[in-house]
Amino acid sequence: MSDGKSSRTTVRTITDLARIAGVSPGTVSRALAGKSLVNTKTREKIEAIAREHGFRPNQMASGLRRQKTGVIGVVIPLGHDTRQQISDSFFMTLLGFLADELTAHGYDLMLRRVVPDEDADWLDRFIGSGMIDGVIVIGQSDQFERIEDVADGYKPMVVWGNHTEGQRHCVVGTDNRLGGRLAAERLIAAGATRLAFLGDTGPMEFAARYAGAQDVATRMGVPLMALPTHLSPDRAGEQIARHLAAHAGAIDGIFAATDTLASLCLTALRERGLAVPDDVRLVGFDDLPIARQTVPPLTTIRQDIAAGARGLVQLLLRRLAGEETESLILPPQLMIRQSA
Amino acid sequence: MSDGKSSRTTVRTITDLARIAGVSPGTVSRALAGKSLVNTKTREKIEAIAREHGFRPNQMASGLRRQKTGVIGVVIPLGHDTRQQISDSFFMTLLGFLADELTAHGYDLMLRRVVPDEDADWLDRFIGSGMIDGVIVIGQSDQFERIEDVADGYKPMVVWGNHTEGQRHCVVGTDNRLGGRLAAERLIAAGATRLAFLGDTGPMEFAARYAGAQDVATRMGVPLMALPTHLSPDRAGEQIARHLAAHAGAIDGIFAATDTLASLCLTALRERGLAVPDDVRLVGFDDLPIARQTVPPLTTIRQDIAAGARGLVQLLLRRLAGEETESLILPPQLMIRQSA
DNA sequence: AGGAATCTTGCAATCGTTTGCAAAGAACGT
DNA sequence: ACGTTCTTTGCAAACGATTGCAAGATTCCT
Repeated sequence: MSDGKSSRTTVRTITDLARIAGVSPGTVSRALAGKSLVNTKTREKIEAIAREHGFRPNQMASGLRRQKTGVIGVVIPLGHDTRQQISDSFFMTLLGFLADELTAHGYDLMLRRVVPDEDADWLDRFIGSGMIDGVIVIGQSDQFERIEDVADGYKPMVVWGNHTEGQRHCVVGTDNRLGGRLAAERLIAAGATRLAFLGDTGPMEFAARYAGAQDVATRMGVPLMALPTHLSPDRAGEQIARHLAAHAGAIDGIFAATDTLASLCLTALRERGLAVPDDVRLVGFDDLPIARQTVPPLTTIRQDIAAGARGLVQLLLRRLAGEETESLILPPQLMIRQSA
Repeated sequence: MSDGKSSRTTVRTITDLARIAGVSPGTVSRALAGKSLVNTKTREKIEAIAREHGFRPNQMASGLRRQKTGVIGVVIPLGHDTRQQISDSFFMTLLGFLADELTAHGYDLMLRRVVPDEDADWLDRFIGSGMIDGVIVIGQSDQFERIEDVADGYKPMVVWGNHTEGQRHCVVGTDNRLGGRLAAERLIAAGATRLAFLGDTGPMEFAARYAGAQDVATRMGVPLMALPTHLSPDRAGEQIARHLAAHAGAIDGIFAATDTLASLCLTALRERGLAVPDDVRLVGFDDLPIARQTVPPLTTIRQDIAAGARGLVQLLLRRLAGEETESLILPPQLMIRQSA
C-alpha cells in the first residue's frame, strides 16, 4: 500500500518537485493547494509525484507567507497552587476534548503551561510569537486582569472560566454560582442543617461556587462555613483531616469544590468513623469518572466538559473569522448518587 | 510595572525596530539574539526599544531561516480503543510532566491525537510538516511496525512504551514484564491460588504485564486466566461484571492492567459481595492518585511518571544533538497497600 | 481564418529573520 | 603618521511557499 522510500532523488521543497514535474514552483503550489486554477492533468501528475516521494509542504514557510499557521495555542496558567493542581483531572480532560475538537477543524494545538508569577508576560509572549492563530486560555487562575487587558487588543482569544458581569474577554464556562446553589439545595434537601464549603475560595470559579451555596444558605437560614484547602492531593489530604478534626460535630453537610477534594474528603470522613450520607452529606463538583467509583458513589454537580470544549473551539473559530461573540454559559446539572 | 501600549508606532517586524533604532535589521537580529557581536551600547538601546514596544521576533520566520522551530511534537496514537481510553489518567499525567520538562528546556509542545486506522500516514505527516524539531510518541498502541519504519530514517524521535529485544526505535518505559512478575508474586504471597489478568492483552505494554504474571504463575504452578477488557470506563464496567459473573468462584487473585480497571473491579467485586482482600486479592498498575483513595486502598505497581517524562525529554535532546541513544527501562515498584 | 474569450502557466515579489562576507571605524603598536 | 589588528555594522542572499500580474496557449465564435 504505502511504499515510502521509492525516491531516488530526495524531494523536500516545492521547487524540487517542480523540477521533476517539469513545471514551475508556483504551479506545484497551486496544484497541491487544490485551487482550481490548474489543469486537471497537470495536477494529477504533480499529486502523483508528491505522493510517491512522500512530499509535504513546509508549514513554516507556508505559515510565514500566508500569515497564518493553522495552530491554536492552549495555555494553562498555574496561578494559585504552582503545582499541577486542578490540571490533572478536570483540565486535562478538557484538554483532551480540545485536542479532538481542534483536530476535527484542521487545527493543530500548541500547549503551554505557564507560571504567571515567574513570567508576567506569559500571555503576550505567546500571542506575539507569531506561531499561533488564536489562543484558548484554560482557567483564569488569578490572572483575570491581565486577560482583560489583552482581550481589548487581541480578538482571537477564548477563555475557559467563570463569567463576571461586564467582563471584556469572551469566556466559556459552567454557571458556577448556579452549581453552588444546586449543591447547597441538595445538601439541605438530604437533611443537612450546618453546611461547609471545602476548597480554596480564591480562584473565581470556586468563589462563585461558594457564593452560590451562600445564596441558598442565607435564604434558608442555614450556617455555611468555609474550609480553605489546597488542591494538590498530597497537601489537601491532611488539610481536610485537620478541618474535620476541628469542626467535626459542627457540620453535617459538605460541598466540595471538586470531585477530587470530595473523594479525599470521603476517605477522611471514613477515617473519623463518620457515615456518609447518614452523619454527613457530601456533594462534589465536576462529575469526573471517579465520582461513580467512590464509596458511596458521589452526588455531584456535573460540568459538561465535551460541550465546553466544543464551545471554546466554535467561538474561537468565529472570532478568527472576525465575528464578535458573546460568552457561553453552560448549565450545570445535579447528579444524584448516594453521598447526599 | 508593565506599560504595554505606550507605542505610538506599532512595531511588528525587526525592520520596524531597526528603523526606530537607526540601525540595520541585521544588527537588531544580532542584538536580540544575544550573540556578542554587537556593541553593548547599541544592544542596550535596541533591547530598550524592543521592551517598550513589546516586540517579539516572529517565530515562523525565524524557524524558517534557522531550520529549527523550537517545538517538539507530542503525538498520542489512539489505536485499539478509538476513544480516549488509556489517555485520560496515565497518559494525560505524563503529558503534563512532559509539558513542564520541555518548557524547562526552552521547547514548546505541539500536541496531536491521531487515529492511525483513519490516517495511516500519521507519523510521517507530523514529522514532515516542518513544524517540529523532534517528536515524542506516547504509547506504541498497535503501531509498532510503523514506528520502527520511521525510526530508521528519522533520528529525533523517542517513544513511550514497551521495550522489545532488538527493536530499532528508542523507547522509554517501565519494565512491564517485571511489573507483571511483581504483581503475580504479591498476589500469591497474599494467599491467592487461582489468578486472573484483567485487561486487553493486545497493546504491547499490557501483553508484557500479562507475560510477566504468566512467568510467575508457571513457575509456581498456579493457573492464570486472561479476562479481556476494554479500557474506556463505561464499557469496562459491565465487562468486568460479566467476567466476575462467569468466573466468580474460580478466581481468588486479580491483576488488573491499570489502576483504573482495578478501581472498577473493586466496585464490581463489592457489588457481588466479595471481600477484598479476603475473598479476592487485587493488584493494580500505575499507582495513580486514585489508588490511594479506593476502599480498600490499592496495592499496585508504581510507574514513575515524572522520571519517565524526564527520560523522554533528555533522550530526545541528546538525539537532537546528533547522539545515538539507548532505550531507557525504568524499574517498577510494588506499592503494598491493602487490596493484596 | 481572424479575433475575442478563457485556461494554464511562469515570473518575481513577498512573508520576517538570520548570517556569511566585506567594508568601515576604532584601537594600537612602532 | 602609517600599517595592522580587532570590533562593529551594513548588505544582500538565503529559508520555502504563496499569489498578483501578465504572457502564452487553447478554445470558441462568427
